[in-house]
Amino acid sequence: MNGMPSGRIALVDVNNFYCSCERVFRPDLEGVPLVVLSNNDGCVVARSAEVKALGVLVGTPWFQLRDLAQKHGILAFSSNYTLYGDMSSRVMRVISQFSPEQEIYSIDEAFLDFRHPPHLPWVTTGQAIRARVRQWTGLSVCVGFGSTKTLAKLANHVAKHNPQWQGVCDLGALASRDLESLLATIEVREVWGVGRRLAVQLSAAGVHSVADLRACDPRWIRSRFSVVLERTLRELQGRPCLGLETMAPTRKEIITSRSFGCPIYQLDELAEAVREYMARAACRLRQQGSVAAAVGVWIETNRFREQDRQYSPSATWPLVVPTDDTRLLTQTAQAVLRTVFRSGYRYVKAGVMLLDLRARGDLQQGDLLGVESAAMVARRAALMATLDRVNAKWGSGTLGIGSAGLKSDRRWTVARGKLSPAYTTKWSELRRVRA
DNA sequence: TCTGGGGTCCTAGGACCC
DNA sequence: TCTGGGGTCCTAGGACCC
Repeated sequence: MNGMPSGRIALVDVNNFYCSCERVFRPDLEGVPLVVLSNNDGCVVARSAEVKALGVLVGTPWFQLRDLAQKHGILAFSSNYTLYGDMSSRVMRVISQFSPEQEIYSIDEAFLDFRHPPHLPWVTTGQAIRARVRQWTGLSVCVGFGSTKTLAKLANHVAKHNPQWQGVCDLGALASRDLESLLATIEVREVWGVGRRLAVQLSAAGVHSVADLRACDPRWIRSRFSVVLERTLRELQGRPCLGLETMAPTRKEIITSRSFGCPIYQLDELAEAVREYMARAACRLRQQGSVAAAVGVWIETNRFREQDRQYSPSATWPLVVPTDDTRLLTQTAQAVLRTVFRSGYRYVKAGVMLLDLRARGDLQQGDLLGVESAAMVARRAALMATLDRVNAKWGSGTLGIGSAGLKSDRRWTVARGKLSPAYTTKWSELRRVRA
């Protein structure tokens, strides 16, 4: 053993999550090369193993893959976030049965904390997690064990890329010599927290493998790079620096942005998009019980079109009284939009930001000034609650502010031409087993 | 023709204050 | 001619994550 403590952190991660979700309900697609595309069917955001083997990178524009797709029969799906979100919560529920201490880290990953050693080897626990998730959701996961989150991530990487581990790796079970030689085979870029830029800089300093990094002096890393990388290094060395965050954190900012289905030239259409995005952002703001003290808006032209005049302004305005009222937030956003809009440009994207968020109950300056009576506050809250209930039940956008989306044909909304059914969340779209 | 969306944290530098 | 020192707050930008 290499001196790691006997407790473990596990990182459970679904293999090819989006593609696998599509396959669960389309078993005929097993073995067929698949990709899932971003909004507007723009870029590849997920690839099946077959497509990874063809060397297709995440972020590749779909239109650049047409020939390759034709040649290899690659099938593309639009992002079906309703389906992925529902499958995600199923997976999270299943794995939470193995440890009460769970941090849901992303849509397809969670850390589990195992404080006490099990009576079985950790890999046995890992195999049990794999088997149950597979049986109950149809998805396959890999499990990595380590004494820190960074090591658990690394163990998961090892399990994922080396079939001999059968989907589960416990770095803590390795003799230190074996661990050392394993880490020497992994590029430093694979470490959680080492991105492309840092990898280049580390490489220039002679640090190429994970073993190289692990052998560095934390003080040198701190002075040469940053305290962030120092923490990563210490975690690699088995000293925990990152705690498990079992509660979903309240967001410090909320952003909603979308590329348009087609270019927009007019202010009123941009305003329509901004209203719709703000409706979504404000709903998420209320969900986490916050109010915003500032509103930001930006619009963008297509930076890839060199023949176009480029203009991508943004602006942020403070609010005198922080609020979660869609009406006030929307009014502000529209006013901000008017200050940055210039005609004569080909806009392809817009976004809104809610900034300087704080808890709804906190004492606010406006309260001191007595701007709103208690009755007004209550009425406002009731109205917003109704808005959220209606939109939750009948679909977001059912009830909106002012003329949100009613004026035009909304031709700018995202294109999702390759969308699969909402298999798990809509009665009318359930998979039919027999005709 | 067609190129995603949503976050976090840290650092450096300027403004400002005493 | 010579032009301090230290602290805080804010913002922009860079890096990272999925």
